[in-house]
Amino acid sequence: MSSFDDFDDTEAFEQASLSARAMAARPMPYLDGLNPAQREAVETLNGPVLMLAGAGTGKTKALTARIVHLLTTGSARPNEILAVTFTNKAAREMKNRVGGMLGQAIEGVPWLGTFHSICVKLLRRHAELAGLKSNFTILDTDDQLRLLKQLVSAAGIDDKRWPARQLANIIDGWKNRALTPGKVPAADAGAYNHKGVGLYAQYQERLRELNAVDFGDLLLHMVTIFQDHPDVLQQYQRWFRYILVDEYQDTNVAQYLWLRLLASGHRNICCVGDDDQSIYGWRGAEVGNILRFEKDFPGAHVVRLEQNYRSTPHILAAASGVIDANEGRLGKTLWTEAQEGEKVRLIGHWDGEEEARWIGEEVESMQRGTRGMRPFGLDEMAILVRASHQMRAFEDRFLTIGLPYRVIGGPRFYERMEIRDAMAYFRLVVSPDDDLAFERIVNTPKRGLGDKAQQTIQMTARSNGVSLVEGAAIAVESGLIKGKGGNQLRHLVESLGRWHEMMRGPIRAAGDDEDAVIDDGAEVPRGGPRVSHIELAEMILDESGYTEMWQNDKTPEAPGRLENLKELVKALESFENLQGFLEHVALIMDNESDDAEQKISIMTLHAAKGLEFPAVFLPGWEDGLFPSQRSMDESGLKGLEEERRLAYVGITRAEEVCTISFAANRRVFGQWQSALPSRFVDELPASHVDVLTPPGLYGGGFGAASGAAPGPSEGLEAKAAGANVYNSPGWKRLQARAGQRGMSQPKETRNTVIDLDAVSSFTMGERVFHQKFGYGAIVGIEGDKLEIDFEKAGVKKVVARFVSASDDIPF
DNA sequence: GGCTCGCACGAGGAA
DNA sequence: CGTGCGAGCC
Repeated sequence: MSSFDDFDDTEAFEQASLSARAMAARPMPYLDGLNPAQREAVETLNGPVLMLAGAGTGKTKALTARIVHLLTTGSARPNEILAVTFTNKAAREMKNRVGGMLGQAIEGVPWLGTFHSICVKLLRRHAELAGLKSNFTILDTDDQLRLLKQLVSAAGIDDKRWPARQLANIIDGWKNRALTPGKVPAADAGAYNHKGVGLYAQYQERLRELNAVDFGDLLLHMVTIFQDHPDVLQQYQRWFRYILVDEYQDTNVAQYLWLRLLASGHRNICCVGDDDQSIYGWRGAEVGNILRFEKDFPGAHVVRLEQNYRSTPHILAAASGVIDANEGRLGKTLWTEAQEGEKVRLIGHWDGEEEARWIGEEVESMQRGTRGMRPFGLDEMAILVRASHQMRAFEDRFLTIGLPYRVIGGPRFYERMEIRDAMAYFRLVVSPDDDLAFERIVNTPKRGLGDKAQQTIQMTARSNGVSLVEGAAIAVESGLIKGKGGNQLRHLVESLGRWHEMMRGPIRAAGDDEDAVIDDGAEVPRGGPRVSHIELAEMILDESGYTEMWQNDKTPEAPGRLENLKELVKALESFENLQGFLEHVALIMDNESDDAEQKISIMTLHAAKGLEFPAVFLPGWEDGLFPSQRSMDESGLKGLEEERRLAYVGITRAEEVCTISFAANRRVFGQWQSALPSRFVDELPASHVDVLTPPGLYGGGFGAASGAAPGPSEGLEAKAAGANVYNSPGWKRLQARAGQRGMSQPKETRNTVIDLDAVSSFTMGERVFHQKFGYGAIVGIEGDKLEIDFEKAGVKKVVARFVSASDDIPF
């Protein structure tokens, strides 16, 4: 019996039918839509292949066609194919497309998933070789950090001078390079005040005790196992006869070694990537891996995909112009048959707030069709920023004008406090010896169990050699923890036990094999009301007092958190039990909201990789912000080149319209600071750029009347600085061009549409609630805009439809 | 033990 | 300007 068959639950492969062999003689319609280069990449099945795929050149299409081709020609059975991606989204898309292209069901499932998800599967099969049990837990960054903090303080290190966060980064770095504590090179011995390596060893030991791994371990353990157990490696070399890797330029050393070990026998490995889109150096990715491919795999077949199906010639030319400044590229020349279209648009602003205001207005204009362009829907537009803190300006502005937006990849759903708390409860119910989960929730909600009580629990558990839950039980029984806290702790321990029993209780599906141990759960009521895992989850959240805690919380976030908890419970529906859910969540961290309303997307450039939009805004192109000063300080030219690739990624996300902007002044840490336009602005080829000169910036009074520009004195100061801003050669050049063509068209004036319902439903002084700003009182009404004095956020103007009457009576 | 206040420090990106 | 943490008070 092969356990490969249960590897994935994708619907596309669910109905088993024809064998691969039976399809061998079938037609291959999927080849018809391919251009010659793609076709070459698809049909070269044996030996190493490097597919250099520029942005928008149809690499996913080629990759999926290759999988289909392997199956159709009978070269491989599904489970002999290993296809690795970086994100779950990419994996999902590939699965769907393979399913669609195949047009018929196949027997078995390819190993298609992220590095991490595949490694989890492998590691669970061989856990004992890493000193683990196969039901190990996967810690996320938060757990990891808490564990490290404990070790750091136990070692008597001043975590002010040596933050645990820093140690976490160092350890991650070692793991990315596939270095176990014993293999850390002497050159790194000084790391973290000469204690880094020792703490790393302790950390690994502690993880083993907890039967846990962190993200880095998933690969590190597998590489170590492959290296130390040739028999295991050979087994997988035989199984995975064809290997495909997406985004190869993003692989780190550990991933590279893992792939090379697996491929070293048959060498049937096809790596797809684009050195120009390598933007993850900071988390250990080595561009060198892709640059070195032909050396690593002599005789490799290199295919370049250069025909772009996404962007207009102007956009491609602008992107090429920027990326040309990088050294040591493999080199590709993108071309397209698309129509000329708009030039890349460039605009400077006085400050960051004006930039947000302009983009807001431009988005609204573009919805209606402006400057001779077709109308764009909100779903067709995106704002891509360098750093997530840039998002706030847009969120604030869009909330004010009532422009619907969605933030992609913000704080992820499963990283939110309330979700992590709830998950900790679930984890504890599933595995009562999950000490980290226990620590997280012993005193959440407040149970009067502070440091002292928690220390007592730790001591008791340690001296009895048991888990924290059991330690807590002993501590209560032996009277070490008394009073209110003691009672509450007893109640918690009892509840955990009760939930645990309910979970193991009879949840039977039709025809399941019942070798479960009913007998040792004596008080489980047989034949009593059956409790589904969903009901159980609700029960846990209710009886623990966790839901109540947020119901009593009056902060503006509380309602949202309760919403999230509801969503969490809803998410359980697609799983059979809590265990399955927890396993899934540890690795799937994406936050897809599938609401139907049209919204403009806001995300970081990193999050935008692999996506495309008809219209893209790229704000904040200022030296220091983009390219990021920190990146340049830390990694010098290498860092700058990575930033430049990021710029390239940004521009190439655009299909039809790309708008780049920068601001002369920006608030940073609450202080106004002036900045020069990004050097990347100078690198944009002038003939493909259209400079939109805002009338307000150079002598006009536009915009002076509105909103919160810097005060007069700050303004003057900034203006003086601003004079330099436009002295850079590139800017002068661009401005001269703008002059020749005449100033751009004056901004159109618009009347705000007044929503009568909204106007009538609020009165002065009324207490209201706003999703983002919380509670406040109305101090002004103006059309559909309300001026509200928020308790936490101060006075803001907000669109009425984002405000609801508060039923909460103050005092 | 919990809460509030004030201070110091900090914003790069993520499975 | 925001958060996170420690001190000091209830």
